[in-house]
Amino acid sequence: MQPRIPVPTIRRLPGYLRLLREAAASRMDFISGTYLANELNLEPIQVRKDLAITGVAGKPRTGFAVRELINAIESLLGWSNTHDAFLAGVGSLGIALMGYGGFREYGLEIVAGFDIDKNKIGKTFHGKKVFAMEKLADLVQRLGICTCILTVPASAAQAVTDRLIAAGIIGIWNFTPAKLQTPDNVIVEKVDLAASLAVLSSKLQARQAKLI
Amino acid sequence: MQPRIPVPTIRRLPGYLRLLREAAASRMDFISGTYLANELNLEPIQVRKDLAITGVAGKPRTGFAVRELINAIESLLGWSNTHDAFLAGVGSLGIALMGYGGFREYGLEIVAGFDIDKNKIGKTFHGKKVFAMEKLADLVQRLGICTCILTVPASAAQAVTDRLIAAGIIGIWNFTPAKLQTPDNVIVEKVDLAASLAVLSSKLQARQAKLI
DNA sequence: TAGATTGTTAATCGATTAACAATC
DNA sequence: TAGATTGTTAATCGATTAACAATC
Repeated sequence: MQPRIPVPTIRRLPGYLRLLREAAASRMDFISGTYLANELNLEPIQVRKDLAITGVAGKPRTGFAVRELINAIESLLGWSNTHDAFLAGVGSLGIALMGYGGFREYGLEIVAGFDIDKNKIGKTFHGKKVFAMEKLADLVQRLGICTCILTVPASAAQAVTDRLIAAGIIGIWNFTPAKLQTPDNVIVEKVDLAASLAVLSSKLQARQAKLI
Repeated sequence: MQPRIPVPTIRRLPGYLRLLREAAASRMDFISGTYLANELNLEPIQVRKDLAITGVAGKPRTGFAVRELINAIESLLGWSNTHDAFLAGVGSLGIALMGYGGFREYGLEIVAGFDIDKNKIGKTFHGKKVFAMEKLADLVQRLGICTCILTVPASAAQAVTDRLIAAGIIGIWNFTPAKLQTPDNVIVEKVDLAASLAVLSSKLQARQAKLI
């Protein structure tokens, strides 16, 4: 069992991974923590601490083996091979996410959408088909899916979540403003746009106040 | 000058605000920190500490005056009246955000989009017109806009950011994976989807590993 | 009055940062 | 060898949590 990894460290790993992949693409074999820190505006010591949790040992004066570090981070995050995911709620945000190919770099591939709207069911967006919510449990089973992106209206979020869990989904990426009630064995990660906007606007607000 | 507010506190304020607005809508005059804590799965002491920074005093046994607390949080966040914002990069995510009316509750209203694609310029999405990037500086001036949502491809993010800043934008809500280089007086808040997905997938990964 | 809730002060916890030895 | 970089141990910092008095 690994010593548990701090969430702030987990959140910085994709940044390192992006630079490491760029380095690999330009055939660099080694990369230093100092370089990573510069690129990401972090302290070198923080980068070293973060990388230490991967278990990869660096070479003094040389840095870290790029390929080895990529593998270690990918396996830590579970990004070594792509995982298929469903998406519930094919509204404008849902369609946008279905069209965003970039998640593949993060080990995620949206394979189908689900909705209750008869006008959407059967249609295809960005090459991905939309099914009725009733089909969910069966398809989760058949395709062995365990992750679902939630982009339904806030008012429907809890009800749909209950259905996802009943169907066997254990990982939910929640794009709604709703605080979901779920059992302990289900993992929910919320993309909290309101929180993010609050940070931006409060800083702008503080700045304006200072100028007056 | 206020004692500076911890970012984690700022991030929780919108959650309180949502519940307070619901309470106001159902004509409740007072609300207790205990209730807020229950609804949001937080510790009561944390809610009290957070609310303390608003400067609003609660009444023992009664709680906090709903209307007073709403006003205090809104003014802290700069959400008292809606601020107009531009959006740069009218791709699928950009269009989705232009169609999302929910930002109005967070004091943000997208008033126009900008793009370099001739096929998009002049068009209207969700009632919002798309302009050529060349028009940006002039419109920022004329409409007194200071915030821009950034939804361009990662490869264009830095170049577009430079243009935004040159045009007078001082607040950037960055939806791209790029780490932006900006002067100190510009405020950037990043919606880091990769970081969020890393947290979800690493937890799922750890869970699978434990089961084996 | 009794008791729920607020608010303050102190303790704890965890992440970041500093200092410095080890290494190639 | 000299010096850049890693890695470990300790110090600092800031947020969360605990304890408890104050209040209505």
